Amino acid sequence: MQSRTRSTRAGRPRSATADAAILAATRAALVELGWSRLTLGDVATRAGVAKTTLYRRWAGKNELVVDAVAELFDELRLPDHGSLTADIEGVVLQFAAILDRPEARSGLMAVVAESTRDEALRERIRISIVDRQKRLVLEGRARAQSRGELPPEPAPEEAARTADLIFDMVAGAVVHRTLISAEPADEQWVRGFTRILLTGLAAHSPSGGPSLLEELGGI
Amino acid sequence: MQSRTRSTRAGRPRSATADAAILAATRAALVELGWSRLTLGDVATRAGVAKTTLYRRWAGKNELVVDAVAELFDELRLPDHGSLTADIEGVVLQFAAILDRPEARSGLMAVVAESTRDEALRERIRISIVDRQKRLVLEGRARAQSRGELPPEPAPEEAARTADLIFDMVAGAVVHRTLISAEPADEQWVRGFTRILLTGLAAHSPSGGPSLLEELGGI
DNA sequence: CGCTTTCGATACGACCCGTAGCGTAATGGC
DNA sequence: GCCATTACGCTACGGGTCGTATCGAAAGCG
Repeated sequence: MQSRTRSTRAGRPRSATADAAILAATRAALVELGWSRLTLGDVATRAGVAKTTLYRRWAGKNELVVDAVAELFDELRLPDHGSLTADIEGVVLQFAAILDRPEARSGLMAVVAESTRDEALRERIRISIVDRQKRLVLEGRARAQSRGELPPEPAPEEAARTADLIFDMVAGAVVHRTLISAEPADEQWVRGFTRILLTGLAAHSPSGGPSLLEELGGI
Repeated sequence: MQSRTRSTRAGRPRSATADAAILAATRAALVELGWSRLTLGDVATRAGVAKTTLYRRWAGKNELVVDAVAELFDELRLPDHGSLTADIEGVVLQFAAILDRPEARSGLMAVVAESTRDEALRERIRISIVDRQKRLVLEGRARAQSRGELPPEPAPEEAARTADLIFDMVAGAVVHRTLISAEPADEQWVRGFTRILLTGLAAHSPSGGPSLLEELGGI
């Protein structure tokens, strides 16, 4: 058995500062060079470590960049601004701020592209990046339900589906806006997005007039 | 002046079939190898063309893959199913079907990642891929307005902003669902998405009960 | 038949990859 | 303090891809 705690086995321990230096160097290289021109040899030089050290800890470029980018999402928090609308706007603006950084822009999409042909990499992305964001949706909904802003969950299975759906709508819209449309997700955009997400497209009338919502009741 | 039509200048014309063969070979290589392992030398061999020919027509891997992937979106059409709900569901399912193909999955995200550091590439993607999709939003809204399902446009500037917003919400949600969440955008998902997009999150009550929408009137 | 441009083929230096080997440094067990 | 064990820095290496240059042959135009 591995009764003796595995982390304290014999031998020289791995340098904790090296990990941080490598990940920081990876982000710096992403900013200057982008994904395709980034080389592991260059990252090792920037971090002040040998190339072999890098290969001992990460299987390759993909895994390294995932970990380097994942740290950017650590600061993501769900604020409590008193209303569902304000909470959504707050977290979306935080997410947009992260995606505004060049190391996130080029790194995130690149590893997602690679993950389409690599199941293990997809898992890694899901655990270290996606799931952290998804938890915010669950927290936000629970908070809104306790405020009475959202109806209580009908069935547990249906609730899970809806949470996934909302997550894809929120994160997808921000990612698409900033990376594909390549325009800023500023406050004006976020307000419009939150409005449509909450009240729907059919009800969207800036002058506040009555909508034609009733025609869409039964689908 | 270049009065004589530029396409018929003297000399041997470029093989039209070579273009098609190269783009098809690029898609085949994307399916088998993905983005990172795809090499231009391999594409040239598959297409039965010299490597130099490939470099004469495309500046590099990025531009080649953009053109190869763009052809996949040519089949995208806005169906007329009689209602806004059905039209959205139809076009979203088409979009999801394209993103289900492996050559689109790995190719599209990869060029988007590269485009974050290349303004010219971003323009190329916008013209040959994004704008074609965005036109469907404008068509769909105009059709829905003529049916009376959506209120008429308030101001031209506001209308353009809303169209861009809806586009990012629709395309972003599908892309995020299929590529990042890595789950299929099937009919059930599309129905739920369209429902929330049209009627809003606050009104989303499967049993049809009244929503708490009125609390969200003024933001 | 000339002129022009493209095509196929080959060759080339440059760069990066991922790994192996080796001597050294740092820790835990005894 | 000594030893086994593991991590580290450094160097070197074969293999692969890149992007370009060069050259003769091929295909249209007038």
